[in-house]
Amino acid sequence: MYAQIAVNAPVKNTFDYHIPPELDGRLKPGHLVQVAFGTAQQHGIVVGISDHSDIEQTKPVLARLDPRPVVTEQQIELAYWMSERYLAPLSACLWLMLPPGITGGRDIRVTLLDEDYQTNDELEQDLIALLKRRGPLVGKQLSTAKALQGRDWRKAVEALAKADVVESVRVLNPPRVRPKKVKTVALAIRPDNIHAVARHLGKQSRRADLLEVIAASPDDAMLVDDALRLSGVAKGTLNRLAAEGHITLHDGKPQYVTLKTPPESVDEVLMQLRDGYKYLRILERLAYAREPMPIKDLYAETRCNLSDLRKLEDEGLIFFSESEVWRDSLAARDFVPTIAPALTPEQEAVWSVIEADMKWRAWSTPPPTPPRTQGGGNTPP
DNA sequence: TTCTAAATGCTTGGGGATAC
DNA sequence: GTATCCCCAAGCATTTAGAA
Repeated sequence: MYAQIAVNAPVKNTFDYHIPPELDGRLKPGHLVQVAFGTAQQHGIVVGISDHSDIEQTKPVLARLDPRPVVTEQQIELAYWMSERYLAPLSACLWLMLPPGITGGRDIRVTLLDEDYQTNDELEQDLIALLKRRGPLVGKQLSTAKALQGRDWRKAVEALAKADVVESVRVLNPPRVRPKKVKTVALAIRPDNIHAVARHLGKQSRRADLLEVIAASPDDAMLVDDALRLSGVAKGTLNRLAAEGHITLHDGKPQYVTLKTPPESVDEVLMQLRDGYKYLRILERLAYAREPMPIKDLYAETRCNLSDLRKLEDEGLIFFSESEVWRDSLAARDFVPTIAPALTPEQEAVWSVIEADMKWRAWSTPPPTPPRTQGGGNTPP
């Protein structure tokens, strides 16, 4: 199978490339591909698939750069029309429809072949040492490398390539554009479990630990020693909890403690002591959202911050993810159709001539149809 | 297409407040 | 007195918009 490809170069024609086995059945019109073009590599857009080519020796398509077509068949058709109508190269018409960053530009990749090569040139020595240390590097990396300190490394590469010390290959950079993604956060537990975990939300509180132990006691009264042992807190914490009116201490030996807070209010008191309402609000908001929520929106609505969310993540209550967002710069705009202003008599006279001519051309000239590859294809230069 | 400035978000560290 | 938490500012990286 063969692909007709419009390469990203100022040339008029499309070129035939054969489709290698690994891409067989995976290429269709609109796909962005990488191909060999002349002595370098180039980006191209598949504009047609055919089972034959008039070219005797075709080069292979090197790679499919995006699984999704970057232009539709309608856009390809429009590009053909533009190319014919305005006598412009097809590739130029096609590339008008793509964002600038969809291709990453060209560069060279320099690979060290002979590690033991000796040279008196200081720049060449530095370049070899850099490649030995960091492995193959592209031109952009060489330009920013501190070891080369902004010196003209290209001459050194050229000289070393002639001596077969390094290999310099022209490569294409990956696309600079990529989908815009936002960080999102979602509930990791069932919404009806939120209130079961709510009492443990927030920071550490020994008073809360003690109150929880006393509230969990199957008996009305609990031995003070047992409460302190099970909660691991000191007597001072017990006294403070009593002074705040949450528990009652009974004199006597052994000493007993009973719950003063109504059982139905224990959760509320625990959350107060642990300062957990902030976290409860976050979980409730995420439960209401039902799906991953942009982290920025959650910040704004609950006044939380990243450390709050990380805490909930550590406890397995929420999880972070990413969502792709689509931008529509015209979404918030309201376009009201307007009526064209009336022409002056002079403008009217000129327009009537132009309009008549346009109608005559439309009637007498068949609309341009997408041309076949010139002469059935040609060989890439 | 490239450069620049502004906006935004994240991390880090310091200092103060609070709980124990 | 100590540990922990929270807030804030600074620094840095990234993104975005606009100008040339």
